[in-house]
Amino acid sequence: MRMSRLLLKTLREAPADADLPSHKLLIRAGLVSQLAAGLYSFTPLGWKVFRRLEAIIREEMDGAGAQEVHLPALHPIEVWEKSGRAAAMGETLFRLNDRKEHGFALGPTHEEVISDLAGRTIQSYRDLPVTLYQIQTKFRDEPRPRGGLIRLREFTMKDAYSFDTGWYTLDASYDLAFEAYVRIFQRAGVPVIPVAADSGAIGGKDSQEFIFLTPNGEDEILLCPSCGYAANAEKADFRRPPAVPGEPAPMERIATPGQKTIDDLVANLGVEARQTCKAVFFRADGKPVFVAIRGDLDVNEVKLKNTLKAKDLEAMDERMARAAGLVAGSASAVGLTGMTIVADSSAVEAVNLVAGANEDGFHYTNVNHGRDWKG
RNA sequence: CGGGGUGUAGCUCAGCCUGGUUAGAGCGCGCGCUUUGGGAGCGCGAGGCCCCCGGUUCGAAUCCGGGCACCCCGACCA
Repeated sequence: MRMSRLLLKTLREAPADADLPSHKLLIRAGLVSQLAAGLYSFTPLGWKVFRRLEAIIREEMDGAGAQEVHLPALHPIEVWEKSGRAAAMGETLFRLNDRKEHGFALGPTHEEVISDLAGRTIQSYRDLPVTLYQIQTKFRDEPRPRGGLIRLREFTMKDAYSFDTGWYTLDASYDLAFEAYVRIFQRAGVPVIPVAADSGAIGGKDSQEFIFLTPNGEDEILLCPSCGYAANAEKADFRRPPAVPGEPAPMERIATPGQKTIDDLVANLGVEARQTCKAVFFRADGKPVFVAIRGDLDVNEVKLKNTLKAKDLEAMDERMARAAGLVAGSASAVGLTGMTIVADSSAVEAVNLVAGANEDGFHYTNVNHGRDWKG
């Protein structure tokens, strides 16, 4: 192709809509063009780049013994209802009806469909193991598309699915895939760090993510330079900073007018944040949950969700909190009934914490887990 | 869904507060000339439902109300 014939329009200035460096460059280089939120067209040059990336992925997947398939993007809604993920996906699932008013969905991922295919074609253990993959368009009605190509409503995903005879062979398939991914990123020139991750809605034993470090990312990871431990913050277990040591003292009720946050308590009572007990309220599958954690730490919602084995977890709204008798700003597990109480190990191990008295303007000092509250 | 911001030429923006003749600039685009050993210069030109609907007014890009779209933060992100 002659450059003179190439349809390519570069821009000196990035559109005001572009914020991230990657987004600005993609647009200015003329590789992509936005149609609507989360929907992008690829120009001839952009598409060339896209296809070269696909080629790398195909070569490495094929090299690892995986077989490519092509699956429908349009799914009868039944397969999603049968798996229970129609409800789980909620509004993220793009739904539509055909002319006979039959329900369909645009596939956000393809576990349901590949399971159908595998169930029909794999008839004996002699057919195993087999790894299938696809590079196809997926659709998700994202709550907030953003960052250029970072989070889209229509996007291309490479998805691979292995079918094995047991845990041992599954691990072998997993390792093959892992190595293929490492090579793909190497060849693409993208420096990534594999980290342990939460397996999310798919479930399962192990999960890893390949993280590309950037100031504009969506996740946080923890790395240990000496032992090599690497994990997504959603997954990572870590040692809490030490608590202030001491012997349990008698609990006392004190007036703390207008003091509603950990910072307020620190400023007015002369204690450290790690000597307070933070109260956070959630709604897990519709039921109220109270979480107690040391004041200098924050609740990790993914871990909480996994601990509760909850399908759905969200912050409790004010109305529900009031109805449950919680006093925002002065809440604690002391004397609290009527809901699940979850205690982070930090709050269990710490001694003589400052916690809410469940009455506006009052707190308790010297609160101790086990003696004064449970959870 | 909550908070914030923006919507005027293909792109970046000015004009709007203090309503009033043909709505502007730079870049890009077209044509012509010139130049041609360095992302060129000069001239001419095309291009705008001023996001949409309604209201106020003799008169609205400009004021008021409603809506839509897009971006950012959060929620969420299977």
